[in-house]
Amino acid sequence: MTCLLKMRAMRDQMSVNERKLADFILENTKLLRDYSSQQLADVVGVSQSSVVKFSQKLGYKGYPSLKLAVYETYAEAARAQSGQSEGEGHFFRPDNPLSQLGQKKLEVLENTAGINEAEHIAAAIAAIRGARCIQVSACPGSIAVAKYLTYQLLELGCWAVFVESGQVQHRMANSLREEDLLCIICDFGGEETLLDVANSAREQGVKVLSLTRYNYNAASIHSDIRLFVVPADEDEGMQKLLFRSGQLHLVEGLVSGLLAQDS
Amino acid sequence: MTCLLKMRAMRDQMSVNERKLADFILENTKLLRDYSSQQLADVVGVSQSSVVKFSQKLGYKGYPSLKLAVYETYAEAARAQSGQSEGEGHFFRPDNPLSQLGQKKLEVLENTAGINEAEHIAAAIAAIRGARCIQVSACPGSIAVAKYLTYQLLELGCWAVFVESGQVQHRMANSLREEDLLCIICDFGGEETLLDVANSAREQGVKVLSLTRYNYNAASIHSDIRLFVVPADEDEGMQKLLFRSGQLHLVEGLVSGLLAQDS
DNA sequence: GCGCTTGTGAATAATGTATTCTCGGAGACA
DNA sequence: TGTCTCCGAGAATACATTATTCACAAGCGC
Repeated sequence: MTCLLKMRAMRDQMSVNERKLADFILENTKLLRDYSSQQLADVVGVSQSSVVKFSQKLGYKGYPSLKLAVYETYAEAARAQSGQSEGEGHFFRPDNPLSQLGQKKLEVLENTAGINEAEHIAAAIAAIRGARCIQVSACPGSIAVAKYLTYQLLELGCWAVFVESGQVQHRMANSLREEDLLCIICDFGGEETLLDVANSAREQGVKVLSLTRYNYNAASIHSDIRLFVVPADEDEGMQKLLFRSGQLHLVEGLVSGLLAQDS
Repeated sequence: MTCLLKMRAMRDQMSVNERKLADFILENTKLLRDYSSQQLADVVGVSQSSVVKFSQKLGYKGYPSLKLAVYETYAEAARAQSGQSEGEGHFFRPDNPLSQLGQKKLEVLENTAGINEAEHIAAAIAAIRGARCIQVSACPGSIAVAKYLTYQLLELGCWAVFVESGQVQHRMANSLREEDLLCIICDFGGEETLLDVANSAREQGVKVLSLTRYNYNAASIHSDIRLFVVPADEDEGMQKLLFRSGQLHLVEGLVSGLLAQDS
């Protein structure tokens, strides 16, 4: 707070140029983010050195300090707005294993929601709806998720098939056509087969939708539409479990989108 | 969010120096404020250019951009924490369908966590671990969940089988023994077959674990261990979807319990 | 071993920031 | 009015930080 406040307080005792600067910053606080001292000087119509001197007069070491201070003001304001609301609000009952799990899942779901753009979800939904046949393939760790997705798609009237064997995967992928969709689901490792399948599918002009680990996942770069899950920071078993939760969240997101379209 | 998240997500795919940088930043986020690229480099023990390259690899124009992004993360996190001090705190970004879905799921998960006693969860886990063979049966709406559960159990080394057909379900159930477990999963209707199966299984002294709708569900009263999901208040399609989310949460709870036992 | 990619840091170019210095106008005073 | 002084302003410049280039070394497939 102090920072912008100070400016307003000292406004009367400032020289012309200083006031111009103060006013501009107060008016366009967030613009400051992308301005260097020179740019700010140009916009306001003063010299770069005046900007620096202004910063120093307000008690900062230089322009960057002022900039940061203005930023902190923002953060602080937001935090203040928050009030108390500490205590995590959700999942009281720490004795209950479902609550503990829920807490961890919550983080994963938030991250998953944060990392996937709405338009990509929409694209995935459109691709599913537009596909004649859908082949679902998964790495070993994601087979359960693949099965889940496949059955849900069937329930929605999509021609979806999940193939477990690598050989049959190839065979099937070869019979895919342009109107079809390949959906690959992958978490940690074991994706070599998937890559081959994805590549040969793409060569035939088949669309590929991937549901993989963020970010640079080998499987994802061979896809047209990429959805991601961010791994949680846990020991191996739990990490995989939570990762599947994230994948399921994506799947549910797709299903709910398809449902919405239907009605 | 995205910024620190990205780092965590990409951690595995980073080189040694990059990981050192990522870890340091994640650990000492706020220290970054006063560090120039050179200082950060010195502290972490890499060259200044590596810091810059690291920033660029994460998608920023340069080190200052990264710094600002980290700052913004802070502000956003603070704002997120605030919420409306209600359950609204999470999943800001109302434009994102995954966030909307997440918000609804959150409620279901909380309810699910609230309604199931820890001891019942523990009992279910013990029953699964103690069983020689596990038959999974489901009503039509919960087949996907049943498949998911079954595969997870297989991954954990349990002899689990999911049977879809009613006739085969009976046949299988008849060959269950006292040491075995029947797990029935059910949501809305279509549970007649399940009841028969559960009854005949119990007559043979087989334990029955149910995962049904709260509260007075026909299937649950024929069970030894009862786990519940509370339906959400939504239109039909969404309600079923969310119900499955709750079921999956129970499944995950069981799996994480089994995992914990193993290690 | 040979070429290739990849990650690293030293050197350096480019950009951004702080300081110095000079200029010109406003006021004080003879 | 002349001129002295003070003060704010900007040009020039010194300094710092950041970005890029380049060269080298380790790992890897052939």
